[in-house]
Amino acid sequence: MASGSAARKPAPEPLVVLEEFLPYRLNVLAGLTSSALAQIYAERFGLSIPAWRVIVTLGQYECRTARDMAPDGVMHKSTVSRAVSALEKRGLVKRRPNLDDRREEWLALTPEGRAIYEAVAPEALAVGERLLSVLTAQEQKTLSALIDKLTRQARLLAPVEAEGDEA
Amino acid sequence: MASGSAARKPAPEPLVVLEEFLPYRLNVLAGLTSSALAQIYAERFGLSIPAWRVIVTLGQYECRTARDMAPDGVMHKSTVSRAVSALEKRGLVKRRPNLDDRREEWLALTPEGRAIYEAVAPEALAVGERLLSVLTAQEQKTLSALIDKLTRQARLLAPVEAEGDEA
DNA sequence: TTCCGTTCGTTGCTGCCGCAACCAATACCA
DNA sequence: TGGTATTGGTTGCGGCAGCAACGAACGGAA
Repeated sequence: MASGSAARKPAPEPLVVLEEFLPYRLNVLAGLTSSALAQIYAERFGLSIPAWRVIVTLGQYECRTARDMAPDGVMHKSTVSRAVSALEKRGLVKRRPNLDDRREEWLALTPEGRAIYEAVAPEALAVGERLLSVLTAQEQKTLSALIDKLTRQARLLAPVEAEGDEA
Repeated sequence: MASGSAARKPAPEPLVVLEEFLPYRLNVLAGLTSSALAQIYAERFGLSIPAWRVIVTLGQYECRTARDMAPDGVMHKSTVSRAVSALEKRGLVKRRPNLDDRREEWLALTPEGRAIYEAVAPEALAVGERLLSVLTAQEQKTLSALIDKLTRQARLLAPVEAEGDEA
């Protein structure tokens, strides 16, 4: 790699060094892990990331759609809607009207859906484990706490669509 | 928020709890910070994230395009290419042929480009600071080290386009 | 020199996401 | 009761990213 050492003039005054900028680094890391996982979801099971999230959520609970799929506003309504209808079309998810509130519908995994869930989940977990394997148990705890703190803070900084304000 | 407590049946056996799954949490965090930043880039300066990255990189150095913009394979070639031509069209970046290797071109910020750089950079940094403000100095160091470890590991797990293999 | 393999960069195509507008059903309030 | 605001969910539209195929230029070997 003895190439192009002349490429980088230090430049007047680097205000921002991208490689040290936290949001950038978070994006890079998240992107790498996402694509590692997406490869499994997509190539082997034909699932998009939103679809994967829907399946996992329905694997934990048997809740209803949208709001429940994206409790905090991650994933847009439309994203969830499309993921669900794709899954329904493939017969992995079944809709059932909620008679108490006919605006919403109950969603559940079909047997086929659950089969896929049980096939994908361990692999996804394995990737997560392999990722975390470079950290000690203590470091993992620390990381978890730091992520939580940052996420809380980020949620304050991001507008999150400003739901339900009037002023 | 006393709504829908009946929504969540515990379900047979939750193999994966999404809210505890590291890749998911990283994605959420990265997404939140990205959109906080993107708002600044986009609304106030009409920059996409790739465009911002190009500008920042050219603000540090005065290097050439593609490979230099995405040293590690973050950002696809095509993404960089389009970002650059958009910036050129707006007169924020100038191309200059490299006579030593006419496949590539030297890129540099125009005065207008640098002006935008100097306007955006502090705001972006401020967002980064506000994010990190919930962490102590020690925690910031720890976080940085953890991110590095994980990123290294993630790069091993991700295919990264498998450049230059033959078998 | 000529030929082949490789690298830098661009562009057409496709799919996905977010926005916003919209429909349907419910909640709130006089 | 009726009217308005709110919420759950769908869909059309525009933009952007990734893939892959291509063109242009370089490097090495005969």
